[in-house]
Amino acid sequence: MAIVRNRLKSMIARAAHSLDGYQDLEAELTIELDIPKNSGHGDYATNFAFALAKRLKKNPRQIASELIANLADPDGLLEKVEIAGPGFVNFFINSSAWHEIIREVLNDPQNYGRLEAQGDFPVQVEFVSANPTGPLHIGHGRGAAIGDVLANLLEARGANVQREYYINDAGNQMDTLGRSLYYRYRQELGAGIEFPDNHYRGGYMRELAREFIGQRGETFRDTSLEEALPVFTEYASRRIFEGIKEDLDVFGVRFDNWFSERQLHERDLVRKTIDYLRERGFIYENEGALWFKSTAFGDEKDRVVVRANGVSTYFAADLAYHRDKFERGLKTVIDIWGADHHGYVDRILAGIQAMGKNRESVRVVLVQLVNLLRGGQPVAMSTRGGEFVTLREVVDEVGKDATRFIFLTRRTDSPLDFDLEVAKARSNDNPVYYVQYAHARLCRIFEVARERGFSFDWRSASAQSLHLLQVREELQLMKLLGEYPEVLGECARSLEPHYIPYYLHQLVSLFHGYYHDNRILGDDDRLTEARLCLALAVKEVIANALALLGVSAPEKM
RNA sequence: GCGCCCGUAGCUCAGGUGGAUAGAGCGUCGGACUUCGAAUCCGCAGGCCGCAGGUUCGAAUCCUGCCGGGCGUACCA
Repeated sequence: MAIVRNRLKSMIARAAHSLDGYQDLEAELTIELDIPKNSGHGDYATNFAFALAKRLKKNPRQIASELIANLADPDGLLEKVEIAGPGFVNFFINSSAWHEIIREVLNDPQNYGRLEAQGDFPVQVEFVSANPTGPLHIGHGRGAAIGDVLANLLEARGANVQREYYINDAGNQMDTLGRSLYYRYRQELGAGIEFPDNHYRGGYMRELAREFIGQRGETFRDTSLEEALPVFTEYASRRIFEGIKEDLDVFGVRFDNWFSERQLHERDLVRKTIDYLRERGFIYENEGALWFKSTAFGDEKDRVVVRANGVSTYFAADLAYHRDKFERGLKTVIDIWGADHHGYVDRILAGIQAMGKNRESVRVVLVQLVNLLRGGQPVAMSTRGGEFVTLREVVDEVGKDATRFIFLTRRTDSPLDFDLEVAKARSNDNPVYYVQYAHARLCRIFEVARERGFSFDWRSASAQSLHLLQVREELQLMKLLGEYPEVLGECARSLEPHYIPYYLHQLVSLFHGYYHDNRILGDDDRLTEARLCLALAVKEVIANALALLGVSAPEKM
């Protein structure tokens, strides 16, 4: 990619090669190019001389000056190079170099910043995976947004991504769910019975009971719990799961695969996985239970996989599940979990290592919890407790775009206060509208240009007029457009999407200021052409980034 | 008790492997529309980066110890 930053980086690398002793260090040192806050320090700066100085036992300034002396710049990329402070090297780029970024963007706008698909490199992102015992809440929504965007991002960076939802449709919680519906059903039919503790008492269970009566009538009025339970369990889990799918759909989240925990048991994979681990020497018996020796891989204690009563644990199923993922040929598995599961990370990593996989083949992203507020007051959140705000209600009230954008503007491991009144009432000042407004504004410019009969084709226009872009904000915009691939790369490396919203804000802010001070459609046709090229590139990158975030890019608003 | 995460402007949050004068939004206050969209722009104010040590040319960032908050510490899922 002919991006200024990369060209500069390889220039420095070549220069470094002729330094004494660099050959031994090349593998362990990477050249970092920083964009200085102070423009007096150049377009790019590097602290590379410091890193070398430590290893070569020489003065950083000395190394910096040798580095500069070795720089070869046949294309005239650099206008000026300086040594500053104790050994920074500051690079000033020739303004003509920025123009090629526009062509780079416009040549293939949808794919700008993306990488070619890397052939056979299947990666799975598993996310949400909420139990089908109640509607999705706001915390699931955060995980959904992050998982969805990480999947988009990895795909954009060349991975072959599969999105999967793991359905915990087994275990005694399913019985609890069925009983909850059964009791609500009886109550709705007038039976004066108590609703037991530790069951799902949310309003949705009452609705489900009424719906069930509408479908099946009073058939089960006098049926015993034991006899009726399978019907009620099946009905409740199916209907709740359908609701979850619908809520995700409304939130713009799609999955390639829905993986049922129950099928693990039906295919006998849980038992087979335990046998497999036993053959490898990681299973032992103690006090009537079967244990997995997770301490062999750094977990703080061993974990039970089959209880003394003969029933396997949730963890055992999860081991089987992860084994199955690799059986399916996945190279890397990314699990997105709520931060309240962090105690679980070590044991699952121990599990996959016991299966002969390396630790890096599973990456766990912990998403911190969401504190839902309304006007500064906490809103209670508990599935069994009953009253809580669902994801669907939040999306209906705040809007999909704003909800996603708020989730995606924080680091995943940072707790998030989500205030409904703030997200909604100040909607005009919401950062997502700031970005969308810029996009709509840009669309309008092209509409006006058409109305005025101004014909514009970026390919011919760019060749003859881009050199006219010399205003400071224009140079800054082009430079920032050039950073976009870097931003995507950082997101994909760190599995942190929040750099994208921050980048968008920066880009859009620069554009709004530029727009305010300069006319894009002016008297000089050549200059107008040039500015339209720039405007088009900005618009395309905004749309490109919003698409990755799953946020719409409206033409009008 | 032990383990993990977090303490940055009044509020909500950014600050890749240590880098130059710590940033943004909101909020406060004051300015800018006969022009391509004012859902915008410009400016002012706001900080012992939880506290105390340490490592070094250099620390919000790394190490140690405190203080304060969240979560986890099941033969639950």
